[in-house]
Amino acid sequence: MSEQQDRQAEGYDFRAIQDRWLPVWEDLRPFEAGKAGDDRPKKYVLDMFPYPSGDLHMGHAEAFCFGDILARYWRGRGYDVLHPIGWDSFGLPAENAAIKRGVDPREWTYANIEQQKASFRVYAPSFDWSRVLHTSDPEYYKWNQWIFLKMYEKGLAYRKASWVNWDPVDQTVLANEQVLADGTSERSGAVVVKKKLTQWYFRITDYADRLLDDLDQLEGKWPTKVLNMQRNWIGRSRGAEVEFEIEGREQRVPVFTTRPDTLHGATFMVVAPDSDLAAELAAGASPEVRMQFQAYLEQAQKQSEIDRQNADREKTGVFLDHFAVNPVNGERIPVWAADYVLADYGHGAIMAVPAHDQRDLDFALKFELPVRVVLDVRGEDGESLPDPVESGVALAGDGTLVNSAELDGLSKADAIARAVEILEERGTGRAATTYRLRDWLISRQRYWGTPIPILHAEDGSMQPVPESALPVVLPSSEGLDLKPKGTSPLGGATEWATVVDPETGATLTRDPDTMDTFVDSSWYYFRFLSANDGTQAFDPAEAKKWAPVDQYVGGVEHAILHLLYSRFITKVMHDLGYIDFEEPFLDMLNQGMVLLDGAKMSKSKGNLVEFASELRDHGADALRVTLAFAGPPEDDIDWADVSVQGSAKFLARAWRLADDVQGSGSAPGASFASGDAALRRATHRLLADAPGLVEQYKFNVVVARLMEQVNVTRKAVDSGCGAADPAVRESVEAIAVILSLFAPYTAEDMWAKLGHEPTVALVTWPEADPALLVEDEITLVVQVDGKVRDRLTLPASVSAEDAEAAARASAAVQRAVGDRAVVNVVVRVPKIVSIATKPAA
RNA sequence: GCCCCCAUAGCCCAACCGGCAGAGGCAGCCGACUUAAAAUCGGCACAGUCAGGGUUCGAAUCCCUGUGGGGGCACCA
Repeated sequence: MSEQQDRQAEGYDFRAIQDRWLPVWEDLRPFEAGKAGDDRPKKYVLDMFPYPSGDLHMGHAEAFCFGDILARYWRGRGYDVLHPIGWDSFGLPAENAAIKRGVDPREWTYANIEQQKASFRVYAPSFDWSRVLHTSDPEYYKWNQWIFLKMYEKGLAYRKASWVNWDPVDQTVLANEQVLADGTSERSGAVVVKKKLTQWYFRITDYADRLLDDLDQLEGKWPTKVLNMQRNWIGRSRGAEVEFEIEGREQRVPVFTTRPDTLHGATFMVVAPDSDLAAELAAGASPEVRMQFQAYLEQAQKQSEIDRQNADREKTGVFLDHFAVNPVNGERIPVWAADYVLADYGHGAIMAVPAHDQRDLDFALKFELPVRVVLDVRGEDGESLPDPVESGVALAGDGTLVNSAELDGLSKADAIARAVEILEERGTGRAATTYRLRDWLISRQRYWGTPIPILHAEDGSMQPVPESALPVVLPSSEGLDLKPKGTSPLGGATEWATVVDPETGATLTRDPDTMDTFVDSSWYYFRFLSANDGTQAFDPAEAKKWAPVDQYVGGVEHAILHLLYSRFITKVMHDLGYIDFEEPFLDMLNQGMVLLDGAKMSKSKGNLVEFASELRDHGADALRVTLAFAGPPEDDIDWADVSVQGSAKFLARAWRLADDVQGSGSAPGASFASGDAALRRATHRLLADAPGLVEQYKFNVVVARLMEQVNVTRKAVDSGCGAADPAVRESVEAIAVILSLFAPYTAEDMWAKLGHEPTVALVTWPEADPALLVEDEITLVVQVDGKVRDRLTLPASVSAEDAEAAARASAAVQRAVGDRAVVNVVVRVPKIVSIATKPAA
């Protein structure tokens, strides 16, 4: 057998390496956190838990790769790291699969979980498998119900009748957050319609200010994009509430405006057609107006959300035959109903200032209502802008108040402040804030979710299920009609739904709805702390030890939904006294998507890269290195741009170095001090730079640095100091330790070849030696008028004076300066000397 | 309409507080090994940083304007 073949036979074989180490790790269980007596500092690294719809896909591979890099990194830095895994296993896909294929949602769900667990086993993220949870287990959702009861006690869970988003395909209501900007359901893609229903809500709007203001604490720690999205979503808007009298009506009508400065320009009022006020005013109008209003209301409700949101749409409305009185000037203004005013924002009514609001102007021009300019707005040329009636453009800018009595002459900002004062003095208004955010609608008319722990009596009264009776266990799906029909399948489980009150003997009925699955995921990071505790949702002492989550990793698709709900529930837990912090996730990494040929992968488009086949063909390590190396983790990865073969080649190169060291007779534990100085410097630069790079999520750069280190070490082995040199061992050990973040199998095998015991995952990183980071010589660049003219090799300790003298002495520099006069010399040792000149006098 | 992010070799991407545009990879080319190929190894070449203006001794980096791309919010008063 030739040496060549011999080598090949012993070559890098990822399958053999995986098979070698998997059983060893499963035996060692190295990633169980919080063992007794472990007093290392703590880190809680969490990946957003997966939904079990089939096997893992490339998106999972990416997200869990990044989370695992960070978990393994902090272990290497000497931390006790909690890195748990669980499944977000309630939800519609299970139910839809059940309907389509006639299987039990429970069976379908748990079979998928088993498949994902098996894939994770090979992919080998460093999970603590002793804390696994599934939100569809009664042991978990019991605590959803407990949270619901706590919130019910505090008045944070309530029921109301309202116009809700209705998904006609899934036949259930949706939260606002689940309706996309185009008016379709994020789940089914159906066009969402409005329905008036009585539903359960969580009062998240009570927390709007805190949810918004606390985002400031996350600045620089969360992606700006996510902070921005949350701010937009909460949509705080400050202004004033102004009360208008309506002739013939006892109570005054409040409206919200951000522009109380323009009160004198309010020439009509508009109410939302689907508001109670509109119905009341129409009822008191002439039969003719009543009929017009009825027709208008019906037509408005038929509009789809998409049509409604089209801003170019022509304004419509009907006069309600009533007049309001402007509180600042006593003027009578007509009251209209128009669908450009929304019933559920502010008070469902506005004061219309057509001169200074484009929507009001459009309406006024269409229905020939008066327009009064109250703010003199100037253009760039200093001239007053043309009259809105002429131009059709409302004057939205800043200016000086006119036609506004006591406000005349004030600027916009001053007038806003003064107007609020005046309103407050007269008792007809006050400063006010409104939000875009609405309360969180949590009931769903579907089966596969957490039953709402409420009992209904025949007289319509409600009582909570006592805590001692939890969990309210979801009944078997057998015999239930799961098909979407607009009412909850649980209503059909008569035996389950009927309860006899032990005290009164009265017959009670269980609430047939289940909770939005975002309730499940809004607190799961607490449950991991006490996953096996049957007596409480989580142990506050464990929370004190581990929480909040130090590092969260997940997709930006949850930027609003899951993250907002989680922040809300965390604040509620804080207010209930269970925890002493208010933000659940201190740092967050949002990974990009894995694309193929520029498009999102999907089976229907036929551009699918299968996780399972990639894992089989290339192994976990090559896959993980490819994902980490593809670019910044936040960016999308196009699978067409990357090379898994290239990653495998790199891993084989790294592995062969360990093989060479093993073959050289080098033994572990010896001093590195006598090793090759140049290689040692390279190794220590890597050790010095890698932590900062990982902490800045520059995983691609760390992999590049590892490649570089492998390259220089290869050179040292082949044409330098040779494999037996201590510096080579030092370098390869450093490579193995850092590589273990990205390629745990290969690194473990290298570690063993270097003569160490498993596992490299628990090895504390070697410290960089500062003495090896200083160079003796530096290259000083000399610029003349911004152009590089010479490079000088000088001692690293060179003084500014000596550097300048050397620069001036350079022949190349003197040539560049010529007979021009030197006007400025900037010296920045040890980097650069910059000489500025001007023509000789 | 309002707000946010991005733009560097053919491609994916580096470049610290403003200081030599290149770390790494893919693809390409040349060479070694091989009967040959693959694998492996060695080497080479490639842009002046989207455009225009400004600040500065010095700009990929800071500021302004524009173009292109991506994202969030939107008849929200």
